[in-house]
Amino acid sequence: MTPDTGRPAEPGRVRAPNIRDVARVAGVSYQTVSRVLNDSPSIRPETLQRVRDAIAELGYRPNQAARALVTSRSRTIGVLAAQTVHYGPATSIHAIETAAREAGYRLSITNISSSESASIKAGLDYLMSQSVEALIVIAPQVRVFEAINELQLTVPYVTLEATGLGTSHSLWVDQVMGARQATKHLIDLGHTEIMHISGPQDWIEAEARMQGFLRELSDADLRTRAPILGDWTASFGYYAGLELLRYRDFSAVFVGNDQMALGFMHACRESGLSVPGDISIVGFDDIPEAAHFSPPLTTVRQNFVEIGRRAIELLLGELRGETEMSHDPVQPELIIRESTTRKS
Amino acid sequence: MTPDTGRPAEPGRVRAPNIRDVARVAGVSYQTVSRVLNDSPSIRPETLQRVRDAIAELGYRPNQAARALVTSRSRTIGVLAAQTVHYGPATSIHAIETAAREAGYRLSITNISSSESASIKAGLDYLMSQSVEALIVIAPQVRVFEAINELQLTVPYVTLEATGLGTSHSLWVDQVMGARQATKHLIDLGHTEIMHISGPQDWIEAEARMQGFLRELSDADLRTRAPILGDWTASFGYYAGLELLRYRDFSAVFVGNDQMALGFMHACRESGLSVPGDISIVGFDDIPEAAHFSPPLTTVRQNFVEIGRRAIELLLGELRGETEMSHDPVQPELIIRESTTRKS
DNA sequence: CGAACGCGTGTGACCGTACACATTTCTGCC
DNA sequence: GGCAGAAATGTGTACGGTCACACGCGTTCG
Repeated sequence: MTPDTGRPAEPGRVRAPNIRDVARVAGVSYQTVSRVLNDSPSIRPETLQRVRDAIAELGYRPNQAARALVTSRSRTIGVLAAQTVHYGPATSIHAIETAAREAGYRLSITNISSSESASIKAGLDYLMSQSVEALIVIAPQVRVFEAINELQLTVPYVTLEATGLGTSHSLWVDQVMGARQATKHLIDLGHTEIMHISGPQDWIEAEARMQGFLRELSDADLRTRAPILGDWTASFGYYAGLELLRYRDFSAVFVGNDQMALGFMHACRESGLSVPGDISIVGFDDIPEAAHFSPPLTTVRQNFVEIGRRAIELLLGELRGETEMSHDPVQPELIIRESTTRKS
Repeated sequence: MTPDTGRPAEPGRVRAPNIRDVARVAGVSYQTVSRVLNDSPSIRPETLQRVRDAIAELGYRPNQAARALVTSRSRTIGVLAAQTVHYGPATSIHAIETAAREAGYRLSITNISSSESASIKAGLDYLMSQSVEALIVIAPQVRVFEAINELQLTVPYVTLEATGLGTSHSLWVDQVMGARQATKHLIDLGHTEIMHISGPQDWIEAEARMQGFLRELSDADLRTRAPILGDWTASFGYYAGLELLRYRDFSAVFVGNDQMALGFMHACRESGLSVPGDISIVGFDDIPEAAHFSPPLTTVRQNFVEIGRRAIELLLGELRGETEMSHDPVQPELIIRESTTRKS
C-alpha cells in the first residue's frame, strides 16, 4: 500500500529498472515478479495486478540477455541466406520473420557473399556463435550440405527451396515437378526443339529444374540438348538469348527463372523475333512483375510465403520436441499467360 | 604444463565450455582468457598462444548473452522495415547487414505489416525490447516520425530513403532532385503534357518525387495536373494505365517506380500505343530488370548499397560518440534508355 | 486433532562474462 | 643486489534474470 517510487536516484547513469525495482514498487519479492513475467498459474489476481501496475509505472522491460544467459535459450533463429534481394528468398524471409516474431523468436540473418565453401562455413560459424536455437538455410547451393555435415550442427535446421535429396531436413517445393509441368506445357503445344537456360550449376534448385526438364523431354522421346548455365540475372538471359538466337534451331525455351526469361525476351525483340509467335517462353517463380512482361510470362508459381511459414512451424515443432514433420513438398503451379503458343 | 582435460564429465547435458574451462585447460586464470578474447595488449605471446590453443581444443565460443548482460551492450542494431521484398529496401538491408556484421553488430529486422500508427509503434516497441543499440528505419511512411517522436527513443537512429524534412537523423537520396531530373528530361524532349503516377500518399519518398515533379513543371511554366496515387505495384501501374489511356491527353508519364512503370507499359501495349512513339515513360529506382523491359526503361538510379553502407557508418560513428555526421544527400542519377523520345 | 497437502510467496545459488582492483613477476637501473 | 616501476596475471564482484527449494498458511482428511 505504500507506493514509494523505487528510483535509485543515482547521479549520472539512469539505470534501466530491473526485476527487483519492480518488486520493490509492487511490494513483493523479485521471484513473484518473475512469475508474473513467465505467467505462472499460481498468483493471486490482486498480486498480479499490483505487479503489472509496477511494471507499467516503471516502464520495465525484461532484459533478454539476462534471460538468455540463465535459461541458455537465445530465442533466436538463424537464417543463412544467399541472394536476399531476390523475390523468392525475400518473400520467404518475410514470412519467416513474421511467424518467428509471433512465436517469440527473433531472427539473425546472415548473407553469404559467395557460394564458396569458406564463405558458407563462415556464415554458419557466425550464426552458431550467436547461439541460435535453430537454423534455416535459404542458400540452396550444393556445398551448403557439405558444410552442414562437416560442422556437425547441434541445432535443428531446415533447408529451403532445395529438392528432396534424401536429407530429412529439407522443406522443398517440388522443383522437378514444376519444371516438368513447364516442359510438358511446351511439348503439348507441339514444340519439339526446346532449349533450357538454367541457373548456376551449384544451385540445387537449378539442378532440379534441369532434371525435370530433361526427364520430361526424354519421356516424350524428344531430343535433349545441353542446357545453358546462367546466373539468374536478366542480363544473362539477354546475352544468352542474343547468342542462341543466331542459330534459330529451337522454337521454345524453358528458362530457369523469370528474370532471365525477361532478358531472353529482350533478346528476342532485338533479334526481330516475336514471342510467342516465333519463340515460346516459360519462366519460373512467378514474380509479381511477370504478369506485366511483354508479353505476360507463362511461368511456374512457387508459394514462397507458404514455404517460409512451414519452415518456422517445422522448427518450432522440433524445438518443442515433436518429431513428426510434414515433409510433403509444396506443389508449384503452372501459370499460363501469353508467352507460349502452339507451334505454327 | 599439465594439460588436463577440463571435462566436467557430467552425466546428461553436455554443457558448452565456458571461459573457466578454457582457463583450466590453458593453465591460466579466467581473467587472462577474457583478456585474450578482448585482445588486451599486455599478454605474453606464449600465454596468448596457450589460451588460443585451449580455445581451439575445446571449440569454445564466448557466450554473447553473458557478454551483453555484463556490458549492457547488445551489439544489435534494429531495423524497422516496410516492404522488405522490394528491390530497394532489400538491397539496402543487404548492405547494412554486411557492414554491420563486419563491425561486430548483428541485425534485428522487423517488418511492419501496415503503415498504421499502431503497427509502427508495435514494431519499434519490439525492437526496443530487444535493447537494440541503434535503429535504422526503412519504413518511410510519414507516421514513422510521429511514432519515433512519441516514443522518445533513447538510441541513435537514422531513417533511410526519406527526404531531408529537417530532422537530423535522415540519410537520404535526393528524391526531389531525382524527380526533377526525370521531369526535366521529358520537358527537354519537348513534352508539355506530362502525367505523374505516384506512390502511396503516406510514403515520404512518394511525396518527395511528387514535389520534384510539380516544381519542375511549374519552373517550366507547364500545366500541372493531379498525380495518380498508386501502391508501387506493377498491377496498379497497369490498371491506372488502362484508365488514363482512354483519354490520351498526355504524351509522357513520370512513374514513381519501375514496377508501376512496367505495368503502365503493359497497359500502353494493350491500348495499342507505342512506347516511346506515342508515350514516353520514365521510372524510378533502376531495378536490375529495368534495362530489359520492353522497351528498356529510362529511369532514375538510386544507390541503395551506398545508402545502407552509410547508415551503418553513421550509426557506428554516433555510438562511438562522434557527433559530426555527413549529411550530404546521395545523388540519384538519370539513366536514359529507350522508353523516352522527342515529342513528335 | 494432527499430519498431509496445495497454494502463494520468499530465499539462495547460479548462468558466463567484464570490470576494478590486488597481486605477482619481470625488467632496468643505480 | 635491491628497488622502483612496468608488465603480466589473478581475485572479487556485479550484471539481471530463472530455477530449485524452503516456507507459512489454510484446508482436507484419516
